[in-house]
Amino acid sequence: MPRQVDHDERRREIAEAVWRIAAARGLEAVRMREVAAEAGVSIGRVQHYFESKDDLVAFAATRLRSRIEERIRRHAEDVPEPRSPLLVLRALLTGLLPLDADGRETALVGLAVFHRALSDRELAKLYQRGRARLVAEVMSHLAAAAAAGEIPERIDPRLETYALLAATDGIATDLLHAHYAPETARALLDRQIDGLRNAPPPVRGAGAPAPPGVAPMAP
Amino acid sequence: MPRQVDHDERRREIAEAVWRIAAARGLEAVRMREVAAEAGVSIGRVQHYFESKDDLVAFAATRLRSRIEERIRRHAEDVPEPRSPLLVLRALLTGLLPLDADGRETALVGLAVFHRALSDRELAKLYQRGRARLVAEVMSHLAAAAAAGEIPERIDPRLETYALLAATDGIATDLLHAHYAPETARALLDRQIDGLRNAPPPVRGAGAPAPPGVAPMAP
DNA sequence: TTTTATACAATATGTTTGTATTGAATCCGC
DNA sequence: GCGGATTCAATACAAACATATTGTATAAAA
Repeated sequence: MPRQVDHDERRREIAEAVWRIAAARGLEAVRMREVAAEAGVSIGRVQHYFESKDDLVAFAATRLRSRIEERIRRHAEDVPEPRSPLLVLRALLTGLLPLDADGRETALVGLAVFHRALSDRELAKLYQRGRARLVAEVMSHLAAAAAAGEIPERIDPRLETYALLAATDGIATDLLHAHYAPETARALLDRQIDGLRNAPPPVRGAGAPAPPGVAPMAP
Repeated sequence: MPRQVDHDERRREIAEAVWRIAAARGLEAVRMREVAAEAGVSIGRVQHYFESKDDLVAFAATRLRSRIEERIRRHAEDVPEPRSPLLVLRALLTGLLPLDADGRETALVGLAVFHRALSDRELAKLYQRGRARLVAEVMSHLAAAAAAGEIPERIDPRLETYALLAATDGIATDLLHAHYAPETARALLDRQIDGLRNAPPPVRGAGAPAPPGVAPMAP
């Protein structure tokens, strides 16, 4: 057997460098040379652990979901007792906002991946899957909140989930550009969640499932 | 005098090609050669009308604002009488959504420009200016709606503006990825606007002006 | 000890890129 | 019809890039 090296660990180290570059200057700025330099290794090493640049970027992108879900979990756990479904939901959504350095990096890489997914079918599939899980989780919290009487029972869970996620996404976007302060972001999120108490009943046809996909960018 | 050629018109033609490529495959896919091919002209011509690629991309990006504002104007004019401030506001926000081919192209280029602005100071300034105008316009409609009694008078106009724009942005983003149907998007927007009727009073400190910019990506 | 697969580093290769250069065609005032 | 500026096509070129190739060190296995 060869020299004892933790293969996965090495790959993760290099992927970290990709993250740092992607967060700082976008996925397009990811160069093999720079990744090597950022990771403090030779370009030969990077090549050894990744067949191609695409392979490297794909691996780094794959880690996005686990990173996001870890952030969500961490935030949810920090909710003090008694934990109402709505409070947990708020923590979850807050976890998606770039309010700290790690969150900012995650959001920046997320944006880059999202953007690239518009013209990369493989990445798009990955992205859709992550999004579906997020939608499902938010919806379940919403249902729990409705059951607990925190919000009206006769809401449209899917529509409200979309509304919450859209708002969170928009706020995150604004934070990346520093359009306003973190406190404003929190206030906006609270305002949105508060709006659930006056949520209207389901609208026929509005909460319909995803349509037969409009082709995003050209292939 | 030289050959009679409408200089600006030529530049605009070439910029159109940039738009088409950027919408289809992102700003990063914009190559001098491809722009020339897409516009059906020689590389030499592209070079003649634009000093550099940066110059070309910057010019194309500059047209974003006018294009967005034109869309907004068009949508606002289509509102049937009697035009209440809230109806006009809804039309304005709807105009920002990628609900038709032109809107989709605008949104895609907008996203590309926005993304690049995160690491391009010049572009960032341009983007900020456009955003400021948008915020001002939405806020004025909100004030008008409050004055007309369509929504509570004691709302926080700036915060509500941010909420509306964030929601619109998030919905637009979801539409680009075809996460749901256009009707759902409209329902979401209506839901958001409806929420204004139950808007809370201003929160101390929340609607504060933009902070001393957190540095976006590294320079 | 010899073998063999791994783990790299160093360098070569060929493509893609923006841009510089060169020169020809066009049109206007004269 | 001549001169000179404008327009723009063709091509050349250097830099940047991903990747292929080659060589060497290491350490477990035989």
